[in-house]
Amino acid sequence: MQDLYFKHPKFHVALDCIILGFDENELKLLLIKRGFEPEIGKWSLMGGFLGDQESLDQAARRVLKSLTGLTNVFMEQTYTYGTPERDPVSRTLSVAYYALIRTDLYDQQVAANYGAKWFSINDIPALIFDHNQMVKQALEMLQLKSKTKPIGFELLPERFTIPQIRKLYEAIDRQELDHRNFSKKVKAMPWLKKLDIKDKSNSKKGAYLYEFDPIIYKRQQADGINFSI
Amino acid sequence: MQDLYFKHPKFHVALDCIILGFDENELKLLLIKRGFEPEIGKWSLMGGFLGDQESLDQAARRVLKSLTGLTNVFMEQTYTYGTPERDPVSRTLSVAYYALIRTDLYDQQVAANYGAKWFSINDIPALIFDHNQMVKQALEMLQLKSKTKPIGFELLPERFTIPQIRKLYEAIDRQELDHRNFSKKVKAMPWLKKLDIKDKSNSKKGAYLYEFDPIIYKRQQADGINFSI
DNA sequence: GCAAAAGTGTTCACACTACACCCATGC
DNA sequence: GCATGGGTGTAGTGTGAACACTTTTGC
Repeated sequence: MQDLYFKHPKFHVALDCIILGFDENELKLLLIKRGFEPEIGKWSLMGGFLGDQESLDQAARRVLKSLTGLTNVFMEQTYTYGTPERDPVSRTLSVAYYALIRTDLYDQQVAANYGAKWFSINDIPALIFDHNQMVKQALEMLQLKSKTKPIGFELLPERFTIPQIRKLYEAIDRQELDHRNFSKKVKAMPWLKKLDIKDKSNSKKGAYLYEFDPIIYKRQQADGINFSI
Repeated sequence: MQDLYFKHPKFHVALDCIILGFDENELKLLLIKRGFEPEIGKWSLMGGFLGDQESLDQAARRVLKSLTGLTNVFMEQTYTYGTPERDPVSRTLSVAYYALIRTDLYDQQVAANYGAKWFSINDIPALIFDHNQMVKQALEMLQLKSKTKPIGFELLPERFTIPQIRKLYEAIDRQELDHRNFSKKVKAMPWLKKLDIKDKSNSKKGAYLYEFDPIIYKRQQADGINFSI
């Protein structure tokens, strides 16, 4: 009966990571200069091949770690790409994952070795294969998901100000938000803990710092109160 | 440089279809009795292996057609499953797709040959491998997507009544809806064309039949008016 | 004292909710 | 004539949108 399996073709399987960060009030994408043929020298997502003993999630995390040094990062599968002609060398499926990281934490040294560079998502160069489409779909997924889950905070430092959150959501949604209404909405969230410290890096007056409290968030969620922005 | 590819392992790739229909005011799932080892005789999603020259979408449509005879069906990829141990015979990745079909149109003869049977989604048996999880994720995706895109109509016949649409959304969301408020919402949609015919199969008075007009829907969409329910 | 960003308050309109009643028809 | 499902109307309410002013502080 195993014939039923072994008469079927096998395929290479790759993982590609859409690595997103938030800096200078912009969403940024981490790209590398591809180091091997085909398309050597072109910009590309960080990717890697699936190994024999790995799950897809494990492989994606391995790929992310190899470029950024980061573990324990928010990461989610988006979509699997598999048209026969997408990789000209050998037929390869690619499972795309997006990762949300804090730009201040990643390993700049390793990234430099890969020729990695941050690009504003408003200014993404032509990428190899179908990588541009992968980025597009990942950004759409982020837009959707960020409205109902507090994943945006994965892109901010531990402590952040309300204007910072607003700039982040403005970057994700590509639209300006009224700062008074936004502030009201955010302050109504019981899982945001206001600190007594101000951050003066962006203004003379200074803005209060906040922390996301996952404990309270989980408790509220259990009570059926959901995140919504 | 092709070494970089060929030193990496290859994998079997399968497609599994979550085939959903709407009948007797319930969401239904089409399952087959698995005809080969392992787990022969157990209930299973309809699946198949990816062929050498096919895209994932093409393969999924081939699998769907082989069971139901249907083409031109709404179908979307949901998620790719790839833990090493998910298929005990040979490591196999599976790309899941869900399909929304009209239960009156599918080929009952072919389906019968596969030992296929419709199950209420409230009463799904234990399935092989990780198929129960696939169904769960597909239903969550349907719930999300049906709120912002008019994909629900894919499950209804060409002509349908407003009470029918309501029953459908009640089945998708697993909650009752106020029929007066629902009716108002639906009637505000310019892409629903009211016919002068009544359907009396469910009541003595009869309910007016409606049709979904894709032309008007596309035009409205272009104007930035989106589906929302 | 002024520019620049942060913080707070009010009004208004619309959309969603929760309801109750009449209508048509087969039996 | 009555039970059953289909259709419509209305009042209240709460959320989101639009908008203006004061505060703090570095220069």
